[in-house]
Amino acid sequence: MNKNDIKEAGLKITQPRVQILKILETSKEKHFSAEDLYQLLREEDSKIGLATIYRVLTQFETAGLVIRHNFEGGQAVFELDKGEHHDHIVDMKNGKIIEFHDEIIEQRQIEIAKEHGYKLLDHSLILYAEPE
Amino acid sequence: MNKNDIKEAGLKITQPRVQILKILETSKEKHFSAEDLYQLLREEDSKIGLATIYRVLTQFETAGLVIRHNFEGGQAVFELDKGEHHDHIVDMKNGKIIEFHDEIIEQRQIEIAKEHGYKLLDHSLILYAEPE
DNA sequence: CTCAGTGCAAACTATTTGCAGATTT
DNA sequence: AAATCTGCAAATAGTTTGCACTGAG
Repeated sequence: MNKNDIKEAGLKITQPRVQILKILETSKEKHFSAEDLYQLLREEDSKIGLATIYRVLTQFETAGLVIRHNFEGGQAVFELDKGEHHDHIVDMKNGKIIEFHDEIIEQRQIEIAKEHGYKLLDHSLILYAEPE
Repeated sequence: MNKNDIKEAGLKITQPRVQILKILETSKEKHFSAEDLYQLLREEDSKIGLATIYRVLTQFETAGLVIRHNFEGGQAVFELDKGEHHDHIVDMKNGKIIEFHDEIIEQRQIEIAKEHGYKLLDHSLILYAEPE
């Protein structure tokens, strides 16, 4: 459960961290900007500062609990790292985000890096699309 | 030649625009941040302001002369749009940027979008890698 | 009790914008 | 001359940091 994740990250179990993690884990939405979280927490109750949210998210990212994405449009977007790697389709019409995973592309990326004399460390693939 | 490109974009042929376009066309490097261009222009001679560079790059982007990339690390990176689409490998060791194009991945992306009921508008694929 | 964590305000970075004067056509 | 463009400084947006206080262990 979530409190353990925080502890294993070497962080104290504080209210802001627990609350942020809970939202990330239990919301139907999966992708949040720092501002999104700030609003949600505000609606609930807590007066957690935006700075704290950024600090906590960065710590979570370092701990591997969370992944940071840089989609178009300024704000970074965070999601829980469930270990199952995936890429994203960004619905330009509704702003929705769809996750997908494709082995063909994954493999091809590794090969391409190798063909150029490189070892693939990470990648970012974002499809910008609109409903058909 | 470059001046024509500017005119066709519906823009006046001004010194800043010509100089910026020349750098983009003639440097061995192909990827520049606004700040990079600012420094290069500064070294040459001109006292073109950073704001102008941003304005010109945005206009060039709108005109389809230039492509803007959001790699990791804050600054947007611009490159001339030569019409030949490609993606990028970012060498995390030396900061070098390698271009590649892979039809397998290109096709797969279209299919994936379609499988999810979408029409692919654009995409961003960046491989972060280190020399083997 | 101690040290990590937090809120708030101030600082920063990348980029954009308003405006008066300079350029292009 | 008319309209567009530019430089500069000020404004924004997103994120980070310093510091005195709070709270977890």
